[in-house]
Amino acid sequence: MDRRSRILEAAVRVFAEHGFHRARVGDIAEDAGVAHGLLYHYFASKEDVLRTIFVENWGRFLARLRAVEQAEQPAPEKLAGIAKILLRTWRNDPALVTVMVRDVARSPELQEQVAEVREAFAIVQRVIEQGQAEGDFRTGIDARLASWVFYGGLEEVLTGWVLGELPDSGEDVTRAEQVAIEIALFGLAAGLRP
Amino acid sequence: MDRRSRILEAAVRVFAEHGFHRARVGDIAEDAGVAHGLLYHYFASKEDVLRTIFVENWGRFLARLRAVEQAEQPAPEKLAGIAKILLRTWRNDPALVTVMVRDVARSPELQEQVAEVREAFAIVQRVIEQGQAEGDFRTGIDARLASWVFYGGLEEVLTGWVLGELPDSGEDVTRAEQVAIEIALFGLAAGLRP
DNA sequence: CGTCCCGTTGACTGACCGTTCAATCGCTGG
DNA sequence: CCAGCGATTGAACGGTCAGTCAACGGGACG
Repeated sequence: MDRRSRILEAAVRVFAEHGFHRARVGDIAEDAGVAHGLLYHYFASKEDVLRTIFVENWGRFLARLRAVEQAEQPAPEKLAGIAKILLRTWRNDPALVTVMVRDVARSPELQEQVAEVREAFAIVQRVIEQGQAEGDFRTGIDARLASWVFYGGLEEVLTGWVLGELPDSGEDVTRAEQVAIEIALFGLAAGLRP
Repeated sequence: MDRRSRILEAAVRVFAEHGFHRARVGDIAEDAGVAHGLLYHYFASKEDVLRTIFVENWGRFLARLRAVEQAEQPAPEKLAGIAKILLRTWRNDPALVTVMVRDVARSPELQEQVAEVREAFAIVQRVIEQGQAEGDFRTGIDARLASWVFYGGLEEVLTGWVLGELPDSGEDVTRAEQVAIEIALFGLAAGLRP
């Protein structure tokens, strides 16, 4: 494991614990076991470290979303797949999710990266449009808005876990997947009658 | 209009423009047209200003939610009412919403205030439980989780407006209300059949 | 063995900005 | 007109850290 990666991983831990603004460059270096000057050999600034964390991980996330989008399956399954990818990230890497949700998602300093976030919404939107075209979802619902509502529901559950406000055992995660998926699929479904 | 309120309003504008961390106390004072020392006559610190903005406005918001909860109407209407309260805030006071969504919602510094946020979720949860008890919503969906998903969907739409990523004319707001409400109500509704 | 050179170190600096406080202002009530 | 007092001012302070840089280490290569 090279130093650069070690610094990034340390930064995720430190940002998760203190938040980006409270975190000191020295803390990151200490956690990584290097002198803090070295950080500036690999990154332009503290903010650049945060940006890198975002870009590299969001890239991986996008790749997984694209894979789901391109699979040959009906839209409802795709949406369920997306929900699972998002929510299961919590168990895999809580610190990373904490940083993404708390420090990246809405930080004014990273608004240049909006384009990359937009791509995720675009994928969800296309999946919803596919569902509408194939008759699984009812038309007349603005797919763009729906994609935001869908994503927001998932992100808020992640936030609940980050803040320690929602239980997050393995079963809890499964239940959360079910609830989010069920609301979204019933919420969008075509051909429902009372 | 007294100085204290003027300072608070200025703070909302300045925080909305730069974000809490980038905003300087001097900027707030200048915007309010007072010396920056005066801020410390009314508030203990810059952070205390943010906390005050949150507490006073969230209190008003909670009062409106409680009013909806206590009205005598079926749960679906109540949920729709809550969605409208939240989303219409954007047109009323975009700067305030910006601060709430961007700087307050997930800031590590305001986590003492979690209790007040929790109350809002509790209200939504009780409304959903009421709907389940009265047969409007299907049982078997965890009402607590559902309240987070519901709230998250709405907050994300607000975020879209804050970031300038979603159109926000009057019609757009109305459409957003419809989409969010429709997804939630179909998503939770009882007695649906394909 | 010498000499590059990349990676690494950590003492140091310098600016920023939240906060303090002594001085002044101006209203109010006697 | 004066005394008292809360409101207001803004110059000065000081603590904190992000970022710099001169020096060092050791591997690679001739």
